[in-house]
Amino acid sequence: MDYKQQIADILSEKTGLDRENILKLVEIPPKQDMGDYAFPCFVLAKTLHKAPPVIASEIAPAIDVTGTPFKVKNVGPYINFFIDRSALASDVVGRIVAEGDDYGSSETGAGKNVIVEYSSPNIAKPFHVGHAFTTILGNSLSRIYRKLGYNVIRMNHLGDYGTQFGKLITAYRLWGDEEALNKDPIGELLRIYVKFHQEEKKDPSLTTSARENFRKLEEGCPEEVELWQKFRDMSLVVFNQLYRRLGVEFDNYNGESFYSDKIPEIVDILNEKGLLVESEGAKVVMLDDEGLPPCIILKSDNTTIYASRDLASALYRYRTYNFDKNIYVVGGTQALHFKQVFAVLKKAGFDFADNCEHVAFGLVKFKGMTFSTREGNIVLLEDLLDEAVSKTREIIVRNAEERGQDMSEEEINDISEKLGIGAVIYTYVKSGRERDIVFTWEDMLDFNGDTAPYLIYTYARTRSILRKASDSGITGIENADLTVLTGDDEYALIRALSELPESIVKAASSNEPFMIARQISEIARAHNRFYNNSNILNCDDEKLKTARLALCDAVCTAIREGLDLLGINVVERM
RNA sequence: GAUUGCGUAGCUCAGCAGGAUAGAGCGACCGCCUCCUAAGCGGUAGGUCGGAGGUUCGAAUCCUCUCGCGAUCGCCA
Repeated sequence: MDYKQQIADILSEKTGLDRENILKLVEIPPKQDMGDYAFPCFVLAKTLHKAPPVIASEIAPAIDVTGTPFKVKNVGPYINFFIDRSALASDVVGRIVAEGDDYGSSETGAGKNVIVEYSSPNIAKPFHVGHAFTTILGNSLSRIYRKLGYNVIRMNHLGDYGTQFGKLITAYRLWGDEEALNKDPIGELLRIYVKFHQEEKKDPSLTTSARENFRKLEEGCPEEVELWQKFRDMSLVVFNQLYRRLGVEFDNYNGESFYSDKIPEIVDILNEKGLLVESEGAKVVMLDDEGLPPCIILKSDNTTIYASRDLASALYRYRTYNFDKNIYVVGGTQALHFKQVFAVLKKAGFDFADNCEHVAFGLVKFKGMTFSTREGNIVLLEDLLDEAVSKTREIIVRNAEERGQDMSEEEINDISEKLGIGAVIYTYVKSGRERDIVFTWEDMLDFNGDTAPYLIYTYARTRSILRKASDSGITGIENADLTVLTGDDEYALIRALSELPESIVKAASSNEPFMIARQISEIARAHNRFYNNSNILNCDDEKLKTARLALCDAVCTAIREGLDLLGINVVERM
């Protein structure tokens, strides 16, 4: 049973406050020696007409702790609860060893569908370090929701439509090189796209041509559609290589084009409800009463725009999946757009609008400059991954030499790849998602401190101990007497382990994977302290040794599981 | 200008349905490998939580104002 619940029961009886109220007030003290939970007595001061410290000093000694794992002590205005270390150790470590990778999972989402839209790159454009944010965040969120029992539908809403394709078709006909396209599709498409924007400044007829080509594409003209299909297919091959490398998967690649033929229905619905009005030549839905600017549904040339596509896709998704939650992992620069889309849905009477959520994230900047595809000043994600992997490789080779480890070339490559990519992923999920990431090579390639390599290192080193234990015939770890794990370092570590499930729940409710990152980071730090100050394999006391090995096993499970939720792989040695 | 987000240690960030002496990592300085992987561990230095008011027994956290930075604001996505 939950310790907090027990405390609420006890306090409810003593104070007369209801359990819900108490649960909200009970907090975790700032320091370990202050106990595990604390109840602040300020709220009782008014009703009891006594000073909080007096109240605490009266209630604390009156609490009967027989039959509970607690010790109670009043400190100033607080009633502090100390969980018996032996009980906590058996409970937490025992559970992790028994549950294994299921530790922290739950069934709260059983039978519920959650749609996570993420990555959604634009076809024909390079995948730069900015696109990595949505890809990594969405992947992590998908894993977190799945862990909590939800049925997750991962959607890659490809940017495979829009006037940009008009531009590309125009540009390709003027300057395209088929050979170059086959060799390096994205590179060639980027070249002509950048050229288009340069030339467009001098020659406005290009803009007209591009717009005309997009119109033809939308009307289904064969030549335009064929070119578009070619660009799309070639781009996807390239993207999929990157996804495979990142361990990112999707259930669905329905891009904007997929929803194109579903837009007329949305337009009709809006029309019927009298929401669609003409304004400056375009068809819009006014949102003044929401305090929002008008939402454009059809442009003055009668072509669609992204808002209309997002409306159509939301309706389609609701009909297809009857989602409990529909999450858009899209940059914060589009906050207004999503507010408008959700507001239009609501106005049209679609109550599922309330279950749609824009999960925003910050900008990725480089030396204070924003990346711009048009201007070509970007860092490709692939280049970042390669740099991280090769830097990692150097370190591994050097360490293996120093440690006298015998590693095959394949193993070195495998470890470098996992660590390097893990390091990159971790930098995206270690902070709150709405923070901008200021990109510097120095920071990105620093693998000390709070980084994935640190966490994986902690894991690998601990796995090494468990291997050695197994090799030397030590058994009974799963049945160890865990009550002996009462040292300060052990206790701090166990407490950190105990908080992992709650951090997963919080990560989901706030759509913030960093909460898990922080928790496993704290576990790793606590464990390294323990590792440094205590003997595990060299422990004289056999009983304690077995218990510590069980603790090591629990730590490995927690770190592996936590990293997995972030989309990062561990290695067994490094 | 309007809307919105942000401003916490030299740097990068936690903490913010108010609560105990504001925490990590990096960097700096000083230590720790005859011992389970030193990508590790310990210690020291470093903060008037952008500023000013207010609410409160109590404010980094809530309210108002203000300064600074970013994003967004109808036919790109």
